[in-house]
Amino acid sequence: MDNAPLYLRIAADLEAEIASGVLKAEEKIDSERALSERLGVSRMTARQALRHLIGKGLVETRTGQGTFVSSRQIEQRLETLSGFTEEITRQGRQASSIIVSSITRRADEQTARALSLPATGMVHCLTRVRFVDGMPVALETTEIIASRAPHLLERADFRTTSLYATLTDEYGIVPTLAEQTLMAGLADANIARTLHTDPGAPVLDLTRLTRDQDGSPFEFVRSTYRGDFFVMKVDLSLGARTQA
Amino acid sequence: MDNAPLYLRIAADLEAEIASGVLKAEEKIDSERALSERLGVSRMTARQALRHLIGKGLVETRTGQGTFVSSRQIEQRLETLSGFTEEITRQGRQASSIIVSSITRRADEQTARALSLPATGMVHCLTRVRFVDGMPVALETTEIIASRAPHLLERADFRTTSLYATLTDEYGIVPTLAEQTLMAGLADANIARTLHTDPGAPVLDLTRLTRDQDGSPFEFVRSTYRGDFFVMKVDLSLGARTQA
DNA sequence: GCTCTGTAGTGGTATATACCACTCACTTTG
DNA sequence: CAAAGTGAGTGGTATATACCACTACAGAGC
Repeated sequence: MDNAPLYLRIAADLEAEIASGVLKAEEKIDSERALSERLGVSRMTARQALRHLIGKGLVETRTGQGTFVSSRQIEQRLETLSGFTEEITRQGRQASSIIVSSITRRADEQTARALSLPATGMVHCLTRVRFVDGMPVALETTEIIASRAPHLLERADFRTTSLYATLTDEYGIVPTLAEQTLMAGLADANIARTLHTDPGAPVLDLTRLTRDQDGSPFEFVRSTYRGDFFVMKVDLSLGARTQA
Repeated sequence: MDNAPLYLRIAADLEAEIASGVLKAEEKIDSERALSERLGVSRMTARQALRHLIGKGLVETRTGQGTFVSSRQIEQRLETLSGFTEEITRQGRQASSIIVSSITRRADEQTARALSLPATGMVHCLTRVRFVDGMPVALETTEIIASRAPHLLERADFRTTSLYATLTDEYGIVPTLAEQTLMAGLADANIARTLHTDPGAPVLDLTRLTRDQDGSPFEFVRSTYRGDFFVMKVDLSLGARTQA
């Protein structure tokens, strides 16, 4: 966070004040002009920090009045971010995996874009087949920004060791937020062979971008799950608006 | 739109070009500098128009390369209980639907079990084909406990009227919580014909059990989405339960 | 008391300018 | 021929300035 853009550092400071309770819900924040003067930055920079917090749903603006801490942070209920192993064992099943490949290499285009890496960026690339009760159910490729976790792949045996636990303990990277997308797909020959199913069988293609405690993305995951085995469950809450 | 802010008018023009197909998916848009010069506005104004389109998910930027039209996949956010129409229009697309059938009948076994109904329980059954930009993308069957909303189906034209709005206004039923499951599947002959795709094409099968403000389930929805158009997005955080 | 009306302060919009890191195609160099 | 370097173009950030519409509030006028 030291060399992050100025507006993000300002936003982070304000976010910390909100989280710590210094700034309370519905309370008025310094105006854009007051902020810029107090911090010695231009008004546009202060404004950009506030826009960032609006995007996070932490504050809201009222023209002619000011900027206020948003009141309904509690309504931002998100789904859990837990690892494959934790989720499976919680259901009383046996989780295991085998490592298909484990290398450090240049990020491909999709990965670099997702992780906001330059085209020359290096990633640790870990491809595993996931098993539940001895049955192969998913092929998963995890890519982690190499510079964030030097020599990660030599640190532990990730057939048995939790990737997230290692990241947290050894590198201080705490998985905090993630954006996950799911789409329907069909098994190709490679997937069919790996997951012991037939080409053309339904699969769930899943991608996940994981962020650390500072909001910086560090991991990009692509998984393919057997469609006849996995069901994704989500709890929804009413977001104040509706239509059907 | 005549006296709207300049950047919104520019954004609307670009949006129209994307919608009409003049600008195609993955195609490169004028750079910020080129846009500003062509339109005779400052670069920051052109940039603000583009940021607005990014917010709608219509374009994406790649530093050092340019700004590109997003692939035309439709993103449905999974974790907010917002309606199909709202989610689509938020992305600057045209949502519509046609009614396949609209009857009140005995609940089938799966529905009765989901809604905790006796075997003789009656449900209002509304089957619709959902369209986005004139293209069929989903087949959806909504079943609502008949005794909770007498004569619901005669109350309004649900091609144009929001189902949830009617439930709230006329019957005091407020959709509050829902449990949603998602699985990969294949289009059968009927689905393929309805959604203008091929049998065996990937689809997303979705079911939802919706509860009112008292926690009582009142609605059971079964939907099938075209897998090549729809992507489901979920935001995850550390600290709850759920999934897989 | 009441309404009206400035006026100061707020966020919203718009311009102009500048520098940075990055990408990519091209040229130079060995 | 391959590797290294150059430069134009791109989005990202930051500053400074200006005017607008809107809100709240104090004070004038009735």
